[in-house]
Amino acid sequence: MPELPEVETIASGVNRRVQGDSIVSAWFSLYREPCRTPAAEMAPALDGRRIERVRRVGKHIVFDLSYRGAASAQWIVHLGMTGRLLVSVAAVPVPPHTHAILRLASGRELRFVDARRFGRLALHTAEGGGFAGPGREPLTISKEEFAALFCGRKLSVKAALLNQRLLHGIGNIYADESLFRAGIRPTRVAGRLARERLDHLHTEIRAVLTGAIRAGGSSVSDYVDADGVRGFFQTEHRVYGREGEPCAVCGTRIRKMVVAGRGTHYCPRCQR
DNA sequence: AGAAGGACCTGCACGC
DNA sequence: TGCGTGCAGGTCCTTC
Repeated sequence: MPELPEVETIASGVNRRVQGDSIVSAWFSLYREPCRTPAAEMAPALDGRRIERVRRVGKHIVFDLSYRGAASAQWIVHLGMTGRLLVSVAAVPVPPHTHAILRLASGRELRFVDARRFGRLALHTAEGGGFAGPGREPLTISKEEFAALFCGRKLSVKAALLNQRLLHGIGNIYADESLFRAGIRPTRVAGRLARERLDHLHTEIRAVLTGAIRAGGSSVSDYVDADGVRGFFQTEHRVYGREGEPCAVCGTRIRKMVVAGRGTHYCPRCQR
């Protein structure tokens, strides 16, 4: 599942391949189209545009485009659960579940493939500034602003971490891993956590995310290659997906429960 | 308004 | 072997 570290790695991989290239034409599947912006409106806004840069904002991949030297609209890609961006030469067969194809001046194609159809494509126009995402960036937010996000909230801290309008980029895996490292039970009410515990969580979120970006950088780099699809790197999860296994810190069996509608893994001894 | 829960969608791991 | 069932979860929508 692409969360912040995976999206970061994919965005930089795509950027390395298509930066400076130009879009010749765009095609979108009309069958239950994944476009938030109607395809009929999106295609003309992409045609002839130069790709200045591809980068990550939250879990979104942002294509900064220009037209005749001037900045134009941004193309926004959300991978959902199973979305993939492939850069292929046109001769490579188009895989199943391909919902969008951008033909590039270099002769290659940028393909959006998504079996589960949770991914979304959209156009962001320059009005009101560039695309900033729904929430705050976990990697750059200050301790003070982080703590302020949780103030007065009555939902669980796990649900708060998953709420993209507060922090964007954290998903189920890194929420569980961050809470484990911070020693916080996922069911704790967000607004009732002491300031020092929030500071600890702030620190561990950054550590987990930056560590995953470092670990994933090399092995995910082939992800966008037409024939090199490997999936995401295997993160060294301490709790996620380890139900029943002994905690690496205290040996207690890792438990799993449902919090905020999601499978939630935790150590009943380390996390209070 | 904030919080909670279901719907969406498909592939895959199971169990019989 | 083959088929049915349940589970996975990011986000959107509805309900409370």
